[in-house]
This record gives sequence, C-alpha cells and structure tokens, in this order.
Amino acid sequence: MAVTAEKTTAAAARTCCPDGCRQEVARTRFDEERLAAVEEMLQALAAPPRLRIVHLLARHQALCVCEIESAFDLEQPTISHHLRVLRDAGLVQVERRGTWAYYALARPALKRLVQELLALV
Amino acid sequence: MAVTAEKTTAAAARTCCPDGCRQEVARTRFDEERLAAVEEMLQALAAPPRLRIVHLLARHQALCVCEIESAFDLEQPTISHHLRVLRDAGLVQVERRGTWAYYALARPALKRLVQELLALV
DNA sequence: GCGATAGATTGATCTCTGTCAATTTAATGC
DNA sequence: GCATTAAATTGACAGAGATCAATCTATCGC
Repeated sequence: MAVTAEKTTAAAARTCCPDGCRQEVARTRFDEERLAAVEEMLQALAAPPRLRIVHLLARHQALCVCEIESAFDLEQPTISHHLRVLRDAGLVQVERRGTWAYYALARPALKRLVQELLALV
Repeated sequence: MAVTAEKTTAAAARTCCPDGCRQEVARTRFDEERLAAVEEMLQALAAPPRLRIVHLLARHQALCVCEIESAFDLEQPTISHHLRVLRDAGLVQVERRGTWAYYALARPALKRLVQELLALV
C-alpha cells in the first residue's frame, strides 16, 4: 500500500543501487498497532519453555499448573512466569477451580497469528 | 501421541489435582529437532526490526541492504546483524550482484512455519 | 594498483529476559 | 481459626541479545 510513483529520472535519485535506491522504501510507515500485537505473540512463542507449553496445551484441552510443571525441569515460579507471558499475549486462557488453575490454549488467537503470517507469504 | 492408559486407581496416583495429575503429561517428550527449527524462526521474527524487515521484503521481491537500511533509524551494522539472524533462520535469501547484496523473503520457509503453527490449532 | 563504496565482522556496552529462592495470596479441610 | 496446599508475586542475579563505533573485506571504475 501507499506505493508512490517511481521516479525514473535515474541518477538524480540514486544513492547506491544500480538503478538508485527506491525512495518509497525509505518512506515506509509500518502499521505499528497491528505489528505490536503480532510481535507480542511471537515473543511469547519464541522462548523454548513457552513454545513447549503451547505444544502441550494443544494436545490436552486443559491442564493445571502442576501438570504443566511436571513436564519441565523448571521451578514452579518459573512456569508461573511463562504462563503469565503467554496469557498477556492472549495465547492461553485460565480458568480457576478452587485452588487449581486450569490453562487452555486460546486457539482463535493462534489462528489470528497464523493469518498475519500468511499475509506475508 | 504416546498417550498411555489412564490410571483410574485415583488416590494412588494423585499429586495435586482433583482427579490426580495425569502422569502421561509428566512423561511428555518433545520432538526437539522439529521444535528447534520452529524456535529459530520464531526468535528471528520476534525482534521488532526483524519483523519489519520481513514485512518490507514481503512487499518488494528483493531489496538491497541500503534500501532496507533507509526504512529504519538504525546503523548499517545493526541492519546487517538482523539480516544475518533472518538468514540463519532460513527466512531470507541473499543474492550478490557486484558490490550489492539483494535480500528476498524465503517464502517456503515462512510457509513451513505457518504449517507448524497450524498443527497446534 | 589505487581510491571509493557496499556490506560484513569485531568488540564493547547496555538492556532485557529467564531463572530461582523466598514470600505472599487464596482456597481447602479440619 | 489454623494448618495445608496451589499458584502468583517479588527481588536478585546471570546470561543473552540489541545496538553502535571502528575495522575489515570485496568489488567496482579509473
């Protein structure tokens, strides 16, 4: 979008490339709001334990924290921390039942991320 | 996969949850090889400048480094660094033409990442 | 060969993030 | 109310990563 007319007055606009750097590239404005949401999800997924937690939740409907904890060699507060990051990114949901907290994958959010990435391909 | 029979001898297996933590969860083994590749791509995309570079390349076929640089408020070595990370993750490709290096999106790699994420949903 | 330019690499610094120990909060059962 | 347990929060620390300045490499044109 916002593709401006190409200047073909060659040498004048040239900075380095054979045909001169396209000035429209320099003027690119990103959709920061949209990118920020995608970025938060990507950052959430990019950490090894978190990608594995999501992997786990994808195969189990809902798991309590102690079950998730049991699959890793990490302390409880660390798991709790990762779950919070995933929750802040909207990738997982919590449901409290008594003392327990059951986490489940937020599939629509993941689907949204996939859509955004597909838009790039 | 590797879903083992559920033990319904309740209290014996119980550790914390109402119905006892499922032991199969604790025994989960992740496909580390596959996850590592996905992880590298996610980490590559998770940094703000890199997601924007990919965004840029998605709209332009191929761009030389100086064009990419022009869209950011970052020094040339920094851009060069980010391009290397993207390249190591297989997300972009380089083609050298004389003094210039033209970067392009590696769409198949991105498609593969999307497939992996879809497998979770 | 020489100067100029595009891009990569190196090294230093600073910030961010993952981890754990300790503590706190909240719900349960007695 | 009190002890117990699940989970969240806080604070501290260490390792990873982003950035820049300086330098190096490679290609071009003369």
